[in-house]
This record gives sequence, C-alpha cells and structure tokens, in this order.
Amino acid sequence: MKKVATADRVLSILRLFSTERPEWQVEDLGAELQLSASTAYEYVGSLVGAGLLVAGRTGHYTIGPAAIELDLIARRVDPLTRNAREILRKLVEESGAGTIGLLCRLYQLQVMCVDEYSIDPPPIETSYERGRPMPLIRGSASKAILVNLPARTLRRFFDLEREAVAAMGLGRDWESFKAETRRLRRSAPLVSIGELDAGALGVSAPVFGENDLILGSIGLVLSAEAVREDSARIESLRTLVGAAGQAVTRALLAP
Amino acid sequence: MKKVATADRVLSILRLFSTERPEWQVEDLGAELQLSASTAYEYVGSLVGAGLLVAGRTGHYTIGPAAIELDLIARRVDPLTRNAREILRKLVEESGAGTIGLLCRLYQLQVMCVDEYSIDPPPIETSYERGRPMPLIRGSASKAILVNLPARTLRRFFDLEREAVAAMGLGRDWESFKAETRRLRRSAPLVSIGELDAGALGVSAPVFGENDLILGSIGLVLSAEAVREDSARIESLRTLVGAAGQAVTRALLAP
DNA sequence: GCAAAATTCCGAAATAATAGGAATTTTGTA
DNA sequence: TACAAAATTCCTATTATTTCGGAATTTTGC
Repeated sequence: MKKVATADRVLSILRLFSTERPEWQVEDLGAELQLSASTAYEYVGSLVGAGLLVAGRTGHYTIGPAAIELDLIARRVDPLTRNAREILRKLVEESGAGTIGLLCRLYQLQVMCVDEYSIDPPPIETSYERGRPMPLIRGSASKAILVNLPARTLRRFFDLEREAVAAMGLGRDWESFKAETRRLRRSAPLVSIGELDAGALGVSAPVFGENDLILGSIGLVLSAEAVREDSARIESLRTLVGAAGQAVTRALLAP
Repeated sequence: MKKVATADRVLSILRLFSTERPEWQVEDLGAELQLSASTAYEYVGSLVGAGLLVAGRTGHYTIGPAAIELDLIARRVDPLTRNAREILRKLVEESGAGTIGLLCRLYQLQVMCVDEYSIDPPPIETSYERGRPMPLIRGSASKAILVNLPARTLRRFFDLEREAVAAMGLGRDWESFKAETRRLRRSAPLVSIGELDAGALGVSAPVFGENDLILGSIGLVLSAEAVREDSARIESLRTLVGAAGQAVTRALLAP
C-alpha cells in the first residue's frame, strides 16, 4: 500500500511513545528521528492538533485524548467485544478460582487482547493485557486463531514466519505445517503451557464471524501449578471454554 | 503551533471515524474530503501503516490496533488513572446502591472520563463514559475542574466561552464569573442535577497534582429520583466524594 | 520580574504530493 | 477453479509543500 512520506514521518513519532518511555520532549523526538528542531515542532504540532499528543507539563508530551477516544470507538463498535463481554464474565465466574478470562482478536497477522476479566487473578505474570499486541504463533489464545486461518492466509503466514513455525515444532515445510494445523484445529479448545509466560497455562477456543471466518479467541489463563496433574479440572475448563467460544460465535451470527 | 499540511490532511481522516460511522470505504473518505481516489488510498495507506486504521472486510476500514495500544500506554502511564483506580472502587462500594463512579481528567480545555466503575448501575442514561470528551462547563465532574483552574487559564476559558458561561448562569462578565467560581470552589464537593443528563445527579470533588495544579475530578453519578429530598444521603455522599478526592491528591504526591 | 526554556517565525532550495486514468491484484461467487 | 466485479496500485509531469538553520519571540519557573 503506497503511503505519504511526510505523513509517515509524522506518524513515526507516535511509535516512539511506549510504556517504557511515555513522555518526550520535542528536542529528543527530533534527535531520535534526525529532524531539525523546527521540523520536530511542526510534526508534534500536527499530532497535537489531531489530539494524539498533548503537552502535560510544558515541553513534555504524552499520548493525548484522541487515542482514548479512538479506543472508545473501537470498543463500542467491535462486534466481537460487544457480543463477548457477558460471555467472558460468565466463563470466568464458572471457571472457579484463580483464572483470568481473555478475549483476543486477529489484527492482520497479529493478535491483540481486546478484553480481559478476572475476579480472583492467579499469582502469575501474564503477557496478555488489553491493548498489547501478541505474536500469532505462541500461546493458546494465539494458536486457536492461527490454526483456523483460511488456507491462503495461513500460507502467507507460513512464508513470512517459516523459522518461527519450525522453532515452535509446527512443521518444517508447508505440507507438514498444514497437517499440524489441521490436527490442532480438530483438538480445540487448545491448551498451552508456558509458551508465553513461565508457569502459565492457557485454554482457548476460536471465535468465528460471518462466513466462518476466524475473528479471534476466548479463553482462560491460570497457574500451571494449580492444575498440575489435575486433568479432570483441565478437561472441565476445556468444556467451558469451548462452549464459550461457540456461544460468542452464535451471538455474532444473531442480529 | 505550526503544522504540516499534508500530515494534517491525512490525520483529518481519523476524525471521520466515529461511533455513528465507524467503518468507511476509501472511496467515501475521498469523497468526504474531496480527494482523488489515488490520494485517498495513499492517505489511508499511511494510517494503516501506522496501525491506526485496519481493513476489516476488504475495502471496509475501521480503527486499528494502534489506537488500542496507545490507549494502553495512556492508561498505564497516567498517574491520575493509576493512583485513583482503587480509591474509585472503594468510593463506589461505600456509596451504596445505584451509583456510578467516574474519574475525569482535564485535557486542554476539555474534560474526558478516563475511568469508570460501577457495581449496581442506576437506571438512567449517563453521558460520561471512558473516552468521551465532555465540555468543561456542564456537569459536576467538569465544574469541579473548571472552578479550580489557575486564574490565567480560567480567563482564557472565559474569553472563549463567554456565551456558554452566561447561559449556565455563571456570570456575564469576568468579575462576576471569577466571584462565582470562587464561591463554587469553596463549596466543594460540587453537586449538580440534570446538567448533562435529565434525571442524573452528580457529586464531584477536584483532584490536584504537583504545585496544586488541577488535574481532574472524581465523583459519583446517581439517579436524582433516588435521593429526592434525602439531603442526608446527599451530604454523606459529598463527604465520601470529598475524602476520595483528597485521597487521590495525596496518593499523587506520594512516591 | 527575570533568566532560561520552549516555541514560533522566516524564506529559498530541495523534495514530495497530487490527480486521473490505465493496469493489476484481490475478492466473492458460481 | 474460474470468472466478473471490486479494490488497489502504478504511472509521471506539474504544482505545492516541506525542510532547514538560526534569529526572534513567547512562555515558564523561580
């Protein structure tokens, strides 16, 4: 997709804002992107005008209200988020103690958590968090999506991520990758252990939209320790998660 | 603040996305902004490249993952949101049934709700919602901020919004507006009824940051009907809200 | 009210944006 | 799988905009 070079440079400023460094001075932005001071001010000016940046203390810029507003639009509009909210809550309630419920969405070839809910969070670190992009290849929430991609898309992913696929043991060539995804697709809901966070166990089921296109996944994260050798608990969670996935898919098809 | 014209035009595309119309085709965007098809594609291309837009069904663009990601950065970083979260929860718990807790923030001369929490929402419509920009002049959550603006800022606001100020009965000239804000400042926490939503009653207290600069407000919304003539309940809510405001201010000053 | 910091202003050379129509790719459907 | 329709990219000359350094100005913190 062809782009506008100037706009790209301006937008590249946004990418510098991160959790690690959420506040910048104009001079530093300019230095980072090799722009003169006056140009840096012009760029920042455009982003401030759009509300994407805002000056907190003078001279110190942070993410502005337009980002929060856009997020609201995204939340209000996304049929996945809307239809899954209540189902996610119920899933967590019925799953017993120590679980986090996650709703994830496919964006291009990435996965992003778009909703999370927990009553009694487990004592483990979890990477998934609303708004954090995740790789499509690791963790049950991602793999539940991956293995349900349409063949064309799956092929594109394979060509791009050949090494990562091999490293995860999902096949060294297209044929074996295809076979492996078929196998995983059939064994849904998927269970993964420690793929993203040591000590975490994930259980996830796919969610489909119109035309059976994969939209995202719904699932639970809990401490692997807590269900060690308790295969009955895991099975009951798989049942719950699978039902939740189907419920969301059904809700999406209904008016 | 000087801006970059091209970037501005590109960013103006974002403003077309709203709750009412969250999905656009490139052609329609071009028509709306009077751009040729190829230019519209270039603009959209830049925004897609930045992740701010994304194609759902091909040809249909919506807000993209970067917006959600920026929101996460904003949430994680904003000291107001971080420090107030738990206090807001407690406030709602202690306030009894039928309340919504709101945390609002000053952005330029606007107010935006940045967090909300409710256990048992009242049966009324409320305008305040996380991510929705609100005028600085109406509603207790906004006025709690307004009346605590530094004199210079308040003056700038008055010059800009002279008619709105008069319409809200806050004074027809600068002197009387100043006097009125002083009076309201002293009577915190503020109570307002039906200023934004018919039948809604708001109670809000200001929150200050470094150097006693006003940062935002914390408060409750409930059904005016529910507290009709129950001035004791209102007084007890004012006490709770006032304490919450002070607690957040204190939390912000602590390391 | 003052010094320091932040921001705006300037204009000319260098660079990039734009339209519009044709060419191509992608998609939905038979 | 193949087809038609839709979406997207490609093209290039003309036109308009961006960019820079440094000086001028405004705003801020004390």
